Amino acid sequence: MRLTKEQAAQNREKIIETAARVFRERGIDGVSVADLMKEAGFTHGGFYNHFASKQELVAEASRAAFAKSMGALLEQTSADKNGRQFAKGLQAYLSPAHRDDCTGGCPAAAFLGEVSRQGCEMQSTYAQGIKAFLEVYESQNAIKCGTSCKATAREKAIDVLANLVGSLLLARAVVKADPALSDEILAAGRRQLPK
Amino acid sequence: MRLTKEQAAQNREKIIETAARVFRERGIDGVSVADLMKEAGFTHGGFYNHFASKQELVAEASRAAFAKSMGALLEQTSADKNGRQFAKGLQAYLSPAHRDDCTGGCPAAAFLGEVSRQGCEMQSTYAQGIKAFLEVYESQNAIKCGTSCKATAREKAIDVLANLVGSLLLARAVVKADPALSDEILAAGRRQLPK
DNA sequence: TGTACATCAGTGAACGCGCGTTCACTGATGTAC
DNA sequence: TGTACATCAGTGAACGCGCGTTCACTGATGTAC
Repeated sequence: MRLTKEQAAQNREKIIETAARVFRERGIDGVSVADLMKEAGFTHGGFYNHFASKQELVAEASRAAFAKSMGALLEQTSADKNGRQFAKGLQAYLSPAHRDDCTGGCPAAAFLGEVSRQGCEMQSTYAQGIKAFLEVYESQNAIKCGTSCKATAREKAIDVLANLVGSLLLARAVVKADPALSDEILAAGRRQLPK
Repeated sequence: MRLTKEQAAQNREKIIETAARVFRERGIDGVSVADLMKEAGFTHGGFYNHFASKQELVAEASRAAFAKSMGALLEQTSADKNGRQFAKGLQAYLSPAHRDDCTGGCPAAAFLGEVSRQGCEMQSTYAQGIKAFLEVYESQNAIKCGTSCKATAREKAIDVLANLVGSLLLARAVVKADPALSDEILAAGRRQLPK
């Protein structure tokens, strides 16, 4: 049953992509290696041909999730002269749709509660993901502010990030017990976003 | 070995208090029933004399954690005519000390990542805890704003809460991989708080 | 008040289960000659 | 180019372990008479 090198590499990517999706959806501890491999279309035994441990996959999967999100963000901002598209993206972040769909959602939000109990490789991936977002946001904001207010642009970026993940996770946390409160939290967060 | 009713009730409280502490510190899934009972000074077998399941204890423990936090908050605000003490409390929330000590820390922050995967009883305890905080904050803010701006006082309360939990959790998430970034996040969050 | 019995909190061994991980095996691919 | 053998991705049974939970047992407490 030996496969082409190419095929094997493709299968590895398939596992990582599946993990990036289901880890966000059901949590890292909420998905077993066997579950994951089944969802990717394999039996569980082959897992260790690709990864030394579950922890190694966690690191790869979070890297992939951040890379994909960052790619989408950069694509959006590059074709965006006046920051209009970027502002729309921020509004969409705090939409009921993003709240209800964790699968393809923001990895910074999805992993926020678990990251401190994961390995240090994933922790550093997470920190780098946060940093990358802040830098994109700063450069985007510089269009409006000019170069003079670099310190405050940075601070503004952090404020927006905290508002985004805080509002989204609070909204997700209470949505089953109190949907009205959940919507209210999202609306309040949206109104606080830069126009 | 049968104990006094009183003693048995005390032991039950001991288990709940211990759970409220260690669940916040190491996460709900990170603490087994055996670990917990040992930490409370018992053997694990007796657990089911007090609770029908771990999930039932989770509900009790989160209730206790929220009640204690709310009690401390109310005590602080009742003896606080000009809101000075309350503002100081907010600053302390985003201090490195609170970041580094999850044990007695804010339950809304500690359980934020896990609540959506817990039972519905705990989810409703969580939502009620959030609501209670918002109401205290609103009434506290009314001192400054007057009664005319009720809608905006509510919105302001939500904004502050999202900023608090968002900044605290982001700071906790990156503190091992990038302590400087962690401090920066806390400082930015603090500067955004009402004076 | 004293006696006899039921109750029940705590103990620690044991249960079934699912987890991460390992293993012997298969058979097509890659490689050396 | 053709042949012989080593490699290795995938399979599915199995391992050891820790989990939540159950159980028989103990013995002091609570209760009925």
